[in-house]
Amino acid sequence: MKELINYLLQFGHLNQQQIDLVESKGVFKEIKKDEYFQEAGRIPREIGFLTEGIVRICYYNNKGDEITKYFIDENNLIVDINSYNQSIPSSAYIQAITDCKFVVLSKEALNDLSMTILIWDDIINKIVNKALVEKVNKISPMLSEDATERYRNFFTKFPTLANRIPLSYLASYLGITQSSLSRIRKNIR
Amino acid sequence: MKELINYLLQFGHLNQQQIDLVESKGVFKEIKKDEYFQEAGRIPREIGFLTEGIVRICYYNNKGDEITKYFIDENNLIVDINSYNQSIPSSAYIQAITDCKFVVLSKEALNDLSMTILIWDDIINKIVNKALVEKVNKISPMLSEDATERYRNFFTKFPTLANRIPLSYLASYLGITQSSLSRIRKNIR
DNA sequence: AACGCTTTTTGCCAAATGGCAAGTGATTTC
DNA sequence: GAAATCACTTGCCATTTGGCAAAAAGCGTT
Repeated sequence: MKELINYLLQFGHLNQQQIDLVESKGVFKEIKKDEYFQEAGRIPREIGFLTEGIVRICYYNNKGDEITKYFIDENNLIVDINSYNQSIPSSAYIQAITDCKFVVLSKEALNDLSMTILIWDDIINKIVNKALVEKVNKISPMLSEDATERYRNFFTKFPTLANRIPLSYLASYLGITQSSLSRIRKNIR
Repeated sequence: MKELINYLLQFGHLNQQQIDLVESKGVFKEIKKDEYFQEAGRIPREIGFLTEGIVRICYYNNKGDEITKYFIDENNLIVDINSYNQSIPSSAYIQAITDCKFVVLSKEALNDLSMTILIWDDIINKIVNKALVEKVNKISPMLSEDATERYRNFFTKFPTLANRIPLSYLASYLGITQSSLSRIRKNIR
């Protein structure tokens, strides 16, 4: 729970009373490897703060291939923000890559916080904004890189992540086949 | 100027007095094809609302290749939001692909508006958020598509854009060489 | 119409990646 | 500890894309 509070405090000030309120709303949740924090087709009704583990966001394209869009690790908020805001079914799965622990805030809890804490919306906005900017900055350069560069850069920027992720997921994140990734890894050594 | 106001009103309500204030701050600006609205290395000091024309965001990667990151057309806000917020030099150029007309709001003007209009920051936040989400949704699927699909989808989704953009820019946006794009176009016909 | 300039297409070949199936190695399960 | 399962690698060949240079097409100017 402390992790969540520290995380929030990076984006705006909260007094002790407000912190207590947030903590009173947070609920612990655990899921096992391969289980889903959220499934495609469902309307997201909660936001999760990941305290332990790694998840991936994935979906199936029109050819039926499973595509890993993104990885998220410890101390980050997890939600399909599009679907959450608009209360529409999510188009993606959020799946645990390792056993995971969360602090969960329900939509009702978040509404309460939004009503009670003046700068709550502002904090959430800043968090979402920052996450989106990071996402763009990660993905955008990849388009102009070849597969070897993409793998190299991923490995350089997220060395700890790279070793905790099955290569099949990493391959689809990098936009290549698993065999290509395997060959690339061989050539780099 | 009306276009800007209509655009803003999509994201929150403004009364007539507030609208007048915004209009009083807006300055018209024109640049010719190939000129820059903003150059890499400079700290952005204004936000532009594009009323006529198309611009591209581009930069040079470490190999010296010119990369087109993004296209923006009429009725959209234009700014390197990272650099603007943090007042750090921008890493990208914003270049006119056609002759362009803008309404420009300076940083000072924006600060005034932020102080005077209570929901101004909220409106800007929503705009930035929406733009970022759109950007992610455009770019992210491209990673798992081959070049032909990327071109086809771009053409389907932005048919008017596609015909106003030099193919060399489009190629680097799609992450392929111009000759590849040319061959793809031939095969599609 | 002719010229110079820019943009786009082609041709040629090399390199990168995909598709499929089989092989290897590790891990789980009973 | 043998069998089954899963994760990763490899081999083979087809397809896609890149790199480079030349050719063709488009465009504005005179």
